[in-house]
Amino acid sequence: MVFMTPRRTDALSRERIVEAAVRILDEQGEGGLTLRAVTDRLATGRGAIYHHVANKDELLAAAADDVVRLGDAPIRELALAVFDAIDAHPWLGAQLARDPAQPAVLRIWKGVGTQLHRLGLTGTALGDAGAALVNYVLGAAAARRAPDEAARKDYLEALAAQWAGSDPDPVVQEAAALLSEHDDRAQFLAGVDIFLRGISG
Amino acid sequence: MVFMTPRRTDALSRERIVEAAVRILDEQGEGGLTLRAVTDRLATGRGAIYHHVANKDELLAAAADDVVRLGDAPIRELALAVFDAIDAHPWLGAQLARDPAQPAVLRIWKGVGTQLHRLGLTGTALGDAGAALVNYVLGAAAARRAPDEAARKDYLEALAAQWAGSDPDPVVQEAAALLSEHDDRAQFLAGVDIFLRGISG
DNA sequence: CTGGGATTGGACCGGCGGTCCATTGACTCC
DNA sequence: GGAGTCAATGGACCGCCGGTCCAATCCCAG
Repeated sequence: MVFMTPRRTDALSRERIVEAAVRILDEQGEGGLTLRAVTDRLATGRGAIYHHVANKDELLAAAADDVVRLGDAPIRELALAVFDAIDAHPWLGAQLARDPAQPAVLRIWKGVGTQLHRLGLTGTALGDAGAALVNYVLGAAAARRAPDEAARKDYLEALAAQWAGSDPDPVVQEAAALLSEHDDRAQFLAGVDIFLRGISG
Repeated sequence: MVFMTPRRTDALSRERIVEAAVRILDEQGEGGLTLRAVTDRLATGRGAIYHHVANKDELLAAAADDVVRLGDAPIRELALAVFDAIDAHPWLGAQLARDPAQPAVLRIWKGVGTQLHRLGLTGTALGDAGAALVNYVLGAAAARRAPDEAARKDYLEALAAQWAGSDPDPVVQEAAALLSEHDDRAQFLAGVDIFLRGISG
């Protein structure tokens, strides 16, 4: 090479790379995150990235970890915090479901376990209840990944139609109709309450 | 081309393509399923595939649908059927979590809704309870995607260590220790029972 | 027998994640 | 202050992927 670009003054760092990744994910969704997009945004080459991040999977995990912020609020608030994080970053649901061993999921586990322990659970009961709640939250997270509002509505309508078509019972019909107009957040919280009743009963 | 291979006697069909995809997934996991692998196994070219299947996503959804078989057993057995299907086809968990609108998930929804309705639930209560259970089952499904036994053990040990390290309380320590030695299937069923208690209570 | 529509399959394309390595600039040591 | 060292840089390159295209071929209706 005849002429090399002089070393940048704004040094690359894992932090800046993760920050750029989060911005790209927020703006363009999961599909928009390519290492080329990241390096373009940081105005650098691809090789440089790999001195700070092992690979794309690790970058995704780091982005999710960067975005999941949990205090030590009680269990319902904890669950809602996860829900709201996914609401703010739609790509997060898919990412949390992708790998159960990533740091962000580990932090959710720890928070849930701690809160359940404060509720008096121990031993196997604590393990079972923790797994149930974490799995519920992550399942709900994954389900919320609807790309856009129209697609989500299509999905719910298809579901309602199939369900309704299978049983002429007016009660089933009513339930199917309700599907299209429910509030995700309220329904999520209702699920948490079902769970809480289940462990206290 | 001077000489074209004569038309195959064993005609290509969507069924045969899906069957090949399931076999490849079972043998080599998610990463092993490429359209090239499918066409190689079927001894055909790639273009032919697209006369029967729209794209890879649809093929994956069809494979999942092919493998999820649910009778109309009561709710606990229904949940266990999903669990066992994932046990038999480890790639299934990830696939079910990938797209909430795919046929396989629709069928799970329908089964859960039907059974809950038989338990006497209607209206919003039915919707909330159904969503809670389906989300739990799919969350548990996604979490079971551990590639091999060793990796899964590493994960559980890391989780136990983090959790234990955060609180010297002997009860927490005990719960952390339990993590490494629990039975997935029993724990899954315990989670179902928690939700069922919460629903009926 | 023949024409035309459906099927086949291989060449091709753009883009991806990841690797490699010559070049560079910033520190260290004297 | 000068020289040597070494991590950081970034662009060329690789193999592979999903998907498209279309000439060649077969099957069937008339």
